[in-house]
Amino acid sequence: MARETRIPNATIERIALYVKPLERLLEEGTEVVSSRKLALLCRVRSAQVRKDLSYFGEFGVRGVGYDVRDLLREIRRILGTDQEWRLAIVGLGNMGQALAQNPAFAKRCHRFVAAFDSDPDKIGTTVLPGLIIQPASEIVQVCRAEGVHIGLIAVPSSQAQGVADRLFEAGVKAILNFSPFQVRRPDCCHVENVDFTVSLDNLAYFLGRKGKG
Amino acid sequence: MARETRIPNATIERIALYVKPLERLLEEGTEVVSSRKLALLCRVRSAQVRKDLSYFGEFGVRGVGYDVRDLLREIRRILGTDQEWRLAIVGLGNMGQALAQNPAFAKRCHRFVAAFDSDPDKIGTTVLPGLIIQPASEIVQVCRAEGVHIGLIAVPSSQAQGVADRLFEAGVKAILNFSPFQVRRPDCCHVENVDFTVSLDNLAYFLGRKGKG
DNA sequence: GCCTGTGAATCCATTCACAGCT
DNA sequence: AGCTGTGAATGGATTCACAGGC
Repeated sequence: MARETRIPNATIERIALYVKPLERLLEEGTEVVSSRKLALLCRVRSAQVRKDLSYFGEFGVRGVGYDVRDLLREIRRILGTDQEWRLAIVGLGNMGQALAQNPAFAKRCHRFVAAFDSDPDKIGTTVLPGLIIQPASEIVQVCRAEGVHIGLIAVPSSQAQGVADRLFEAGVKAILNFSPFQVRRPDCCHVENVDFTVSLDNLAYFLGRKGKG
Repeated sequence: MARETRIPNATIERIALYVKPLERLLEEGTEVVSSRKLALLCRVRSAQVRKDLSYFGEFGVRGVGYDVRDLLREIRRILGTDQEWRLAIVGLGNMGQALAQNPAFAKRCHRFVAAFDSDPDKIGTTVLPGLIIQPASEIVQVCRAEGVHIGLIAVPSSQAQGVADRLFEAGVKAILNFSPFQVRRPDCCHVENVDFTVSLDNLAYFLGRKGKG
């Protein structure tokens, strides 16, 4: 398929969703899955699954379906979750601590190589085996030295932009921002925001409309 | 403006984003804001801000801009974040505990009226003043009695569908799902998924493409 | 001059529907 | 018969560009 075509953003998001059901199928010993079945598991349409995958190649067999193991491997390769990306986390309050310990990072090949906080009581303490909290003032120096790829921001929104700027300065090109603040970024960098209050507000909106016009 | 027009989903999400910058402006004592300035703060385009707001009415003054206080009130009314919605949370591990204590709910008028877990050690303990953990087996009965509007799911993905089904059975119409599992739902209900690993995978994808074709 | 509100134009994403393979 | 891969059609969302008002 024309590898030149621009790939819809929504396609990448969905492809990331396909992973977990596929892992499940693999565990259950299912070897082949149709777009129809995968779509069912992911709550999307089967044509969507086929179109999404077709952007990256022809992974299926006509008349048969997709090999679960192969498809998983392909998707991981496409997403780049099969290679080691180096992470730094800034802010180790409740949220930051919980994040660092989340198994999602290890399940991919991602690895925390630095942790920062500005609270003197926290500096020097251990978050994970081998991961010691360093002063936020050293973000630029340490991240540059460690070759950090992805920065996680888990600080109050008032500090988010400052932290982001220092990460960019250190050459970090990707940021996962858990603070509810829209950070400015250089064109070459990518920021993903994670803010559950937006979803919450959507629910409230939905409830408010129900039964009305 | 034609209140009949279907409102884009993306518009609701953005309108929820406008709130925080507006609150900030209000605190700073700014009384009027232009679509250009608000767009800048929210990292969107000014035409987008105007179009989004125009779906709900004419809130601005030509040649001047929008009154910050009025606009905030209007947006809160649109989203329904100015009324009390009753919440129940299921699953009080790290994530659930942190969630229940998150100030975002109180800042809106939302109120936790029930909490559930299946761990006997947790049942009977207090999450928030007046909020005591009850056994998960009582979800249907308690949620019905309490008139719960929104259910928060913070259990392992293997239990997510079961919990969701019991919430729906109790008449809960909206679910905020923090487990990485796509739950099935009745047509009349709404589910919002919060899964940061999708954002994380997007970043990995972006990093993998950089510098390539 | 500056700013909103909005139809029209454009851009992007999803879905259809079927040719092609097993 | 069953399923993929995909061009064409449809449906949605964003952006343009300007009329209308301060």
